[in-house]
Amino acid sequence: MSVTIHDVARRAGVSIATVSRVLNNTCKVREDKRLLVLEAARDLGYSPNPAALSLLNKKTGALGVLLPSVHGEFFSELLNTLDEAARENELILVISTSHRHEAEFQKAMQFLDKRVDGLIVMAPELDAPAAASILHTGAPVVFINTYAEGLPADVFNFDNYGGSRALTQHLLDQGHRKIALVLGPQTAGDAKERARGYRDAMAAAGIEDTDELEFEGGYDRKDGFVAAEAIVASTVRPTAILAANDYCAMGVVSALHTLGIAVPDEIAVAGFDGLMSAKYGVPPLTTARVSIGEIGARAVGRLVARLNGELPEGDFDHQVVPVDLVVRASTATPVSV
Amino acid sequence: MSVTIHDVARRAGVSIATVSRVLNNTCKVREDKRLLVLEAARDLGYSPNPAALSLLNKKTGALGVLLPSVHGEFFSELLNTLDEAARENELILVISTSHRHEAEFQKAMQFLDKRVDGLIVMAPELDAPAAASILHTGAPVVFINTYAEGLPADVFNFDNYGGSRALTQHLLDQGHRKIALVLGPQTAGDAKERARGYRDAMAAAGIEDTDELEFEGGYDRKDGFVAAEAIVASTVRPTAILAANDYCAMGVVSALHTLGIAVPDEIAVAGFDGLMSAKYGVPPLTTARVSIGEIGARAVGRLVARLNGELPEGDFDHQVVPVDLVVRASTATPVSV
DNA sequence: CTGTTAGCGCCTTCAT
DNA sequence: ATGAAGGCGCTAACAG
Repeated sequence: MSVTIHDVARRAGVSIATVSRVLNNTCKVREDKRLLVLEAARDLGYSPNPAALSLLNKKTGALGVLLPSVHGEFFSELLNTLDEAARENELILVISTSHRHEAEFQKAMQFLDKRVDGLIVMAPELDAPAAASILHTGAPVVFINTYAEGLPADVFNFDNYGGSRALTQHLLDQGHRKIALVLGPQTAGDAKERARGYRDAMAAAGIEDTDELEFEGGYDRKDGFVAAEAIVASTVRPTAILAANDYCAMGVVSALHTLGIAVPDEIAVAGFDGLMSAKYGVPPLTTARVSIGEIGARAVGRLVARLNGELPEGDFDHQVVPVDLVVRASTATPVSV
Repeated sequence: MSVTIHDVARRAGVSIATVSRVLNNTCKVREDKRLLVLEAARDLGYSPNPAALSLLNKKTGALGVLLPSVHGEFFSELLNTLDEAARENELILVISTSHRHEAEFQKAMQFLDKRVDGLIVMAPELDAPAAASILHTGAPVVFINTYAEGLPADVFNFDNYGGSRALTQHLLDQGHRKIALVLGPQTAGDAKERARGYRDAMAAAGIEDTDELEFEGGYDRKDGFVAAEAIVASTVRPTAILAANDYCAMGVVSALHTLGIAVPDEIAVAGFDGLMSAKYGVPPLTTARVSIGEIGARAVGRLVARLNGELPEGDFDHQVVPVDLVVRASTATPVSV
């Protein structure tokens, strides 16, 4: 059994109330007793029982993190950031992953709701109504990379539209006109935004109809691989491919390599996310870098502020975190016109 | 305020004890009252307060996971697995990352100890004495990929030695003799084991002295990049490079590509871990695949069994999880003798 | 079968 | 300044 406040009190020869007061600096205690208590606590290695505290304060000291399936570098970086930010605030991180559907999110949120003080939720696959329906929690929620505007929660999103538009524009500036797009999962808001950015950039360049240039894909390497095969087999002969994200782009590059098509000389390729994998790819990959660290830190900061009562109720924020265009060798060769 | 057992009792017109009995199926309750309670609980959306339960049972329903810095796919896959296994057992996962030194692990473990029922710790950088010193916890611990034999804890490791030896042997079989090794962080037990496997395989092939073939490196892409530059600049002209892990190998390949050296035609490259990144690399990377899923599932299973009292005290297990040699294009070309 | 009660460990009035 | 006592939400033993 663990050492309790009673043990400390007995050893110090005082009451538990005194121990509590000393350890929390809650009010004056005679110096000699104070020292006695401190010594006893140290000797016994006492630390208060979190469950008891939690029962009393209605605070768990924990932050919940709900994610879709966590594959790859993006998520490890996100968790790293969140963990760091949480630790700075003496909060622990409780994670729950692999949620794809509204029902799974619902269940996980209900389960976590009572065990955490606040929730960080990344649910790109959920639209605003679905997100609203999972929002029946006691704990405040911050959505990340989730299109949940108008909900009673803070929402921090990457500029998926702007990043995609910038990438497309970069490709156009290189002289490309036939730019194929590998779509992300169109159930996901971020993927839809990226597609929209691409289409708007193309339209602004006078290319209104991109139907033939758009190919089904996804966020995994395999998706990019398959899409690239389809693109090559199709009648369109694009000079550039904009992939749904970096992993997808890596699959595209892998397929092109297998097919003996040179990147970027025959086909330029660009990704999205700015992973380290993109930097060290062969060839290094042009991409739009999202600042995972920044969005994570903002989310935790916001949650902590709300928990501390520093934010007025009903004051919800909706921020767009900018992304950076990073040009590398995979799009380095301009098209000879 | 949250709905408590009293609310349910009042609404159902029974005592709180009856509610508890119904909800836990702990003993017989008259059918009509049972239904009343069930209905009231459902209407109110009641679920017991975890903190109260925890205070009573001395169980938190949580598993703690302590990791070194979590970068990349390896960790996201591990967390995925652990989360899945935890959820099957109705446990939540509490994670704490970025621990590099004994002191950091120590602190994190003390902090988590009271909040979780069991701990999964991956601390490759810690030797057995250091691991022993952090082991002053009330909760049972399972070490993963940590060289902590002889400690009062279960230890599940990958066969780092065997995998590395198999990779080296594969390279030797391809006709390579000058096989350079990029070392992992030699403070880490797994990296030391991999180096040992390499040396033993080389020695068995009659190459006793590998000093000149070994280069400082690390587990990140940058480490591989820098090491490859050093290797190329050195007087040894290896025909193959065995990297500390897949990320390191990707850095090596990236550097060789930058230097205009063809892989595998001029230099073959192999990694370790079996990440998806290796599969989709250009060229696809030969590697030794570790089964993260298996080690994660085993760890959780062992912890759960111990928490359920199914394991005799003091019965600690030390298992080595085998790794699979995966041969791909990066080592496909035999050396012409 | 069911209601009452005693804690689990802690903080916070309320007395002293 | 300090000790005693109540109660956070819940389960388990104890009465009825």
